[in-house]
Amino acid sequence: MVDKLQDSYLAAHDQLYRILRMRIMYGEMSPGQAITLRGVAAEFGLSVTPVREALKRLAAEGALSISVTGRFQTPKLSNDRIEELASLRALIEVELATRALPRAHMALVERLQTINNAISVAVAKADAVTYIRTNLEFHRTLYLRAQAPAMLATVETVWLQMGPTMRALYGRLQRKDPPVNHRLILAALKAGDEPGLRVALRADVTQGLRMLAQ
Amino acid sequence: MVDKLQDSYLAAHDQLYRILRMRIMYGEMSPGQAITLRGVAAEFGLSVTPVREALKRLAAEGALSISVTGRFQTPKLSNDRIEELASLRALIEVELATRALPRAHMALVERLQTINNAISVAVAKADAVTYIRTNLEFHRTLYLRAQAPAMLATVETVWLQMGPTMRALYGRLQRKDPPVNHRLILAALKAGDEPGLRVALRADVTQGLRMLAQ
DNA sequence: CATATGTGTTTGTGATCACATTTCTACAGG
DNA sequence: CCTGTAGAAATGTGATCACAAACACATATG
Repeated sequence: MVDKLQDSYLAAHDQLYRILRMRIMYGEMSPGQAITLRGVAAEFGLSVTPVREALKRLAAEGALSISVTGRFQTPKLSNDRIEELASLRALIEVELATRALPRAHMALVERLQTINNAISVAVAKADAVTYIRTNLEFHRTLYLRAQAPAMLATVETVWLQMGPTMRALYGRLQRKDPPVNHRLILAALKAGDEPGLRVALRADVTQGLRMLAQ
Repeated sequence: MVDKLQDSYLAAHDQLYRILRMRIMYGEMSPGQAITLRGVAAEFGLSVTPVREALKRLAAEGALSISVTGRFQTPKLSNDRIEELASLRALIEVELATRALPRAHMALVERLQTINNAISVAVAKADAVTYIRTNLEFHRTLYLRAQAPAMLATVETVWLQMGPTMRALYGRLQRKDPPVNHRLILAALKAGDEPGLRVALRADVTQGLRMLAQ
């Protein structure tokens, strides 16, 4: 037990929430993994009170599921649920990208290209966690330009719910190529091509989920 | 202090969450209204522990906002935020209605008509809370047919965030007529007219928010 | 009249405890 | 080898307490 929390101005439960949220969203946990109050409390040197708050908050956002007896675990998503979440991503992210397009200047495109290179590196190294994290960073960087915090927050909770499943998925499909759709997105942004942007984004969000329905 | 909670199989914090959630979603609280742990605890005859859980859960869903010093209050939405949430409603609810359309048989349409009559009664009586509740019941009844629980849950959190503002809005616009768009929705459902359904639904969700931008 | 100042009260936070229930683990019987 | 069962361990829940920070309001000061 090491104190992994800084004694900053943030409350302990809040720091803990952020740490666990990243673990889940970026695929550092597998689906169905159990989490206990006293286990987390021991790991971070806390009592159960702030841990309970952090876990309940994550559960409220769908990042954790609670069994009928109150136990916490990362969600195991059904195929139907995955299809639904992918549709939600497509709906909201297409809208976010559309709103970002008029404000997407060259500096933004360059930053996206830099992130995209990092994604390629992660793919080459078969580093699932880094891949998921940088991929989401690509999307978030674009959507921040949309100036639509509520939409961004909503889509982030969708990412959160898919985190553990994304990890499991990545291991199954073993992708070798850097994301082709990201290049299409960048091209559409440069050209100011809204229809092209929407198509490319929808494809990027939906791909990878097909091999699941098998 | 009366014990408003049944000693059922549900945990106290869970019952409390549901009660407060309904209060907020159905416009029984005004925007900016303060809520305290000990206040709610006293009202329901509980200690602060389960109250904290319920309030934090509501805050995680956007039903309450937390000040920098940790105080709870119902959210006061900016015009930009309202526009965003209305767009989210339109995006997701159009999709839900589209998915429900193939499964919408006569029995469902009749139930929707019954609910619609209740809405008219609430409008005639100028009963804001009943109007909001039955109006959302109309939408929820339709969307349940879509068999898309994740999408429904997402749009319900949007409703939740708009609850207090809806109440304030209703008082400002003083509507006299029963919802015309609901009739268009019902007609499109009967005719199996998907484009018409999408247009009517988008109009229903977006109307009322226009008088806000003034 | 406006603006600090001070003080008592209120508020959220985290730790600790008791309790009921669930889950795990041997061990027995078939 | 499988199954059921008794005891032990682990788990979430809610109450209570101490504490520091924030707040409200009356009073003093310019």
